[in-house]
Amino acid sequence: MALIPAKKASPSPHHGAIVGAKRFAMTEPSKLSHQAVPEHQPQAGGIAARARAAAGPQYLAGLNPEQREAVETLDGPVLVLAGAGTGKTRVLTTRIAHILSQGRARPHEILSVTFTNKAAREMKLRLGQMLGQAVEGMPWLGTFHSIAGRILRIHAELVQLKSNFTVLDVDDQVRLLKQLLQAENIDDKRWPARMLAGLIDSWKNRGLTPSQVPAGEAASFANGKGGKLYASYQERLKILNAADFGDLLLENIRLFRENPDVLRQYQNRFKFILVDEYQDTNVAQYLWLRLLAQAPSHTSTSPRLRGEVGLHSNPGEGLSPPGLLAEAAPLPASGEREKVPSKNICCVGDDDQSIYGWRGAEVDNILRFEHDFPGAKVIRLERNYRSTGHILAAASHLIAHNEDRLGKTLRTEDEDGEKVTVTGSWDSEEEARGIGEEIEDLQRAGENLNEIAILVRASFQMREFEDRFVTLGLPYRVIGGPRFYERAEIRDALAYLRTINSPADDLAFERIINVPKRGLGDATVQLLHDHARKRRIPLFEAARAVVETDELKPKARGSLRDLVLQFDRWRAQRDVTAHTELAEIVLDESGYTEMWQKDRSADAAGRLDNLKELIRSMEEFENLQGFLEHISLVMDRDGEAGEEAVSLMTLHSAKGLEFDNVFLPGWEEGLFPSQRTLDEQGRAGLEEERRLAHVGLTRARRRAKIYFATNRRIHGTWSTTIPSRFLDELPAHNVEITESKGGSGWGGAGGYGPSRFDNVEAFGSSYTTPGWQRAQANRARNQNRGGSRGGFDEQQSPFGGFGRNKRAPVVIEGELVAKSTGTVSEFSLDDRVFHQKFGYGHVVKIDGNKLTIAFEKAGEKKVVDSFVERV
DNA sequence: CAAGAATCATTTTTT
DNA sequence: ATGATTCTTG
Repeated sequence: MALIPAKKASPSPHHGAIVGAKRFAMTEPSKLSHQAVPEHQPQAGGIAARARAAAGPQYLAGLNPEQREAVETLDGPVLVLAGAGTGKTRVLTTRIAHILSQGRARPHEILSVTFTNKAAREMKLRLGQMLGQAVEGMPWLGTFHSIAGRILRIHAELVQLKSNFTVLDVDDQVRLLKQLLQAENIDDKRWPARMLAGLIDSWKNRGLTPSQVPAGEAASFANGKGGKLYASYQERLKILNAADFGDLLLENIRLFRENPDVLRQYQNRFKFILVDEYQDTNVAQYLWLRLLAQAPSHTSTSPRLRGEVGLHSNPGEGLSPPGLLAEAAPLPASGEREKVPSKNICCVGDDDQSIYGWRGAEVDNILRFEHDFPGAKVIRLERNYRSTGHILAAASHLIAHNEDRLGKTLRTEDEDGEKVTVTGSWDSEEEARGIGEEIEDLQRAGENLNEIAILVRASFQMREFEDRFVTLGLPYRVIGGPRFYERAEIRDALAYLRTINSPADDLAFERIINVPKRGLGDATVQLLHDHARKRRIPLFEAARAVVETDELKPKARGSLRDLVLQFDRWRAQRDVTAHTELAEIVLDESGYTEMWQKDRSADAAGRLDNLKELIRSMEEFENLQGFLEHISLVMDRDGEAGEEAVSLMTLHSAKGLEFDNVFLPGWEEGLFPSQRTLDEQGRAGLEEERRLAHVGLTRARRRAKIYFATNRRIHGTWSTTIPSRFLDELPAHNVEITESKGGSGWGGAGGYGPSRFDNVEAFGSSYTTPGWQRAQANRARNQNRGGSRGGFDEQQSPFGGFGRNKRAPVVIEGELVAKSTGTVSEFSLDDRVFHQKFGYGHVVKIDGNKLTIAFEKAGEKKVVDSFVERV
């Protein structure tokens, strides 16, 4: 795997000569000049622009020279390598503003793609602030999937869909595949549908249609049936008039390839393309971008173009990874794949923040940008405006251990600030306790809880913190986790609406046929399936037909008939009732709301709230159809902002966020770097983990605190762990070793017996514990084995000269964080209470505002009274 | 059809 | 160990 040297793109002499599209000759002269002369003159609308040129327009003020270059280099391909905290979003939005104000394109001629809705929303917001109102005129700013989906809806017939096709989520996908597996008589124990879904997804991520999947891979599932299953899955999707997430891009690519005139239409439309987080693009996204970024060509006839992209002529090869595409010369395809002149595409990303390799992102896309887009200009943003010196130095030094990177060195003009701390604790419980206390200290010192985050590698680590915070009465919020639209009640409600909207949506109908319970079980559904298949009609129509026969027991028959009639009625109401009202009627009349109202479980109330929220969110759409089209793509939970709280999330979901204080627990071998990633991905995996560490550190503005525990429970059993190798890769100068607060500092004041911490003193005073020694031994062994690359910085290790231990004085005075209300608790013994997390219970002990509650499900817990309510 | 028993896996997550 | 999911039994 060759590294792309970190050098500026060399000017390509023939570059300006390729003028495929006469129509676009207008923009060509600047293409010639943009490399030599950074401050090229604007062309269209140039007078006004030139008047401003001396000082530069207002919006350029305050940009540093690199940022300014990234904004002003409008022509030709540009790669902006934007390190963490270097003003990436600002560059993107300012660039759009610049394009518009220079008159180079109108809003609808700019394609601007992001990965997440959140990022898209933020860009819209910032653009709005910059430009005033006119954001509405940016119809092509959105996520890859929403934009690809939009294009696909316009041309749906060309890919055998109807324009109101449904977008299936993972759950639907799995259920559909399960049916296919059953039809093929494949044991879905041995070959789980989820696994196949993952496989198909990865093929789609790589841009592979069923016929293009390498034979070996296709055969790897279910004794060679994998490929066939993929093909029949695709067929089934067409019948259901549905597409999964992967299809939005893949079918879009197929659309473009099979219909050059359609492609050309979009190539002409998009004068400028901007891509955010380019390091996260997968092959399909890359191919899609690449098609759009090609200068529209009149000379290329349809067959030629088709050959070029190789859908029919050379399957497999046509969709090779970008790396292969880039090395045009060695390709056997007889020069067909010459580098194509590309338009004004600007990709912004950071190879050091590529952390989604495991779901198909190709770091190679960004590493090979200069190959893929010849004549590309690479601009590095290295000035960091976020973190203090020590934090930045630690992060930079750590990431410098990676080999596969384009190379950037972040620098800051900020002060050094506090050193990054590394704290060892005996076990994960002590770790949680220690962090809890430090957070309380910070809070006492006046820090805003919103500026504190705990970033973990894996979500199971969160529970311990949650437990701890609940006992402390420390408000926290978990970011990530199940998405709003993935919740059962939301999906059920959507299934009702989908069934109303498109009677052919078998998956939706099947989901709610017996929710709430109607006595229509598996047997009934099976019968309907048989009917539907025999007559080739949708499930719902089969239900209508079966009701007329006496194949069902009277009871089932009756309730199925009622259901069919209900749907008929709702459909009739659709045109005369507002869609929000219709939704309420449906949820009401179907008994769905009632089902949850009757439910006495802990989260029933929350579910009803979610349903209300769903209906509220429908108001933003014109009608039911519009709502359903977007809902599967756009429905993310808006952070229930509001009260001040500590954020708890995985490192992955922390990308793009920043906090004053960042806690990074669990830096242990096996957990972080994750053993599994190491096993599966080898060195590349290690590098991705290291990037994750880098992302974690660079989230911090002022304080970054790392932790590792010597003992951790993994899969239920306690095991001794060794500190992460990443700790050794931190520069000693910027790191301070501290002692865990949750452990020995107390001298037995806490409620935990001293016996467990007998060896804490030894542990605290030097790293001579068996675990540490074993760690060193293991490390030496690993290095000698030579398997993984060496290169631990023994000299640099902060632990190298570590001997004495600075015992930080721990002041435990002052108020408890969860302030007592001062009044006597409003609870009394034996009160029946409800707690969001633990459910129902009764009070067994009262201690100021701290209650001991015997929960029915969760057992006895200590809880602060503000977290429970009397029922 | 529903409740208890057995089984199972268990990183990361967007769309 | 745990919690979720699927299977079996009443």
